[in-house]
Amino acid sequence: MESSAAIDRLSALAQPGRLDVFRLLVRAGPDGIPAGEIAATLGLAPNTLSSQLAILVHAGLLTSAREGRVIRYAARPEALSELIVYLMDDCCGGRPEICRPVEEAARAACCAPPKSKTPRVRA
Amino acid sequence: MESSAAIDRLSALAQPGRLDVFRLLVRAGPDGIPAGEIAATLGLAPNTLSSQLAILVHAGLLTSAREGRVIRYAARPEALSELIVYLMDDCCGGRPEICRPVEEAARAACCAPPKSKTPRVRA
DNA sequence: TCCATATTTCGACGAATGTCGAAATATACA
DNA sequence: TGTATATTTCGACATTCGTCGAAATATGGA
Repeated sequence: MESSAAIDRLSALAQPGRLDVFRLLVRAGPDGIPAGEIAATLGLAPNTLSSQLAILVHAGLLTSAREGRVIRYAARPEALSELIVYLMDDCCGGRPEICRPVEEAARAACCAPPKSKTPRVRA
Repeated sequence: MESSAAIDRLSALAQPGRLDVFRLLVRAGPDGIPAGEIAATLGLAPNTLSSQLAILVHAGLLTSAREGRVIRYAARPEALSELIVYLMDDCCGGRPEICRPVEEAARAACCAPPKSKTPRVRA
């Protein structure tokens, strides 16, 4: 991954609205959510959300797919993998104990049972 | 981890100079590097670097320790762990195969042998 | 074709951000 | 105490960023 791509990804996430959108879509899974529903859920104006979605897509964090009148957006988990690899590049040089916590965190977060109160969206 | 803390961390990293600083310190390991040496290595003005370092420390990404006239900065790996957990919160809800790649990436990056040409800094 | 719905694009405005020169602070040492 | 080195703080400047209203585009259906 290139430096400028990493910057694009980080700054895309470094904004409250976009971070909320991304996390919502991470929880929603591969099916994603239509733009309008995202806007309603997060209380964002449709045009504002549209710019934010464009930024997230351009950064490679989301995918979009048209379904009739609706456009569904979904998170792209590999975008996070790539970012982590970039940030931890050459991190421990023979001293794995230094960055082991990061690996542990990824494993723990990945397979933790859902904490949300509402049941998962049906496919 | 709180939303505002995540934003602070992401926007701290979402700037070329600061991202370079953080990655340099990740590679340097727990001993860290003095501010002046960071500035020289990355070709940044001392006062500019100083503001950037302050932002990274305030975001919890770096620690600083004075040693005589010098101040050594070091990366804080747990900052990344916490960020990953926050981003992947409730990510796979029963479908671990979805975010497994992220876990794999963390493991691969963590214990990969150093790729840099120059040998690791001696302790 | 005409209309309603979903989403995006455009243009402008205020707020936040990064960089720089100059000055201030902190430490070491003679 | 005085001086040199390391780092930070201050103030100003141009640039970038997020949001909003209004208008445009795309799709589906009558």
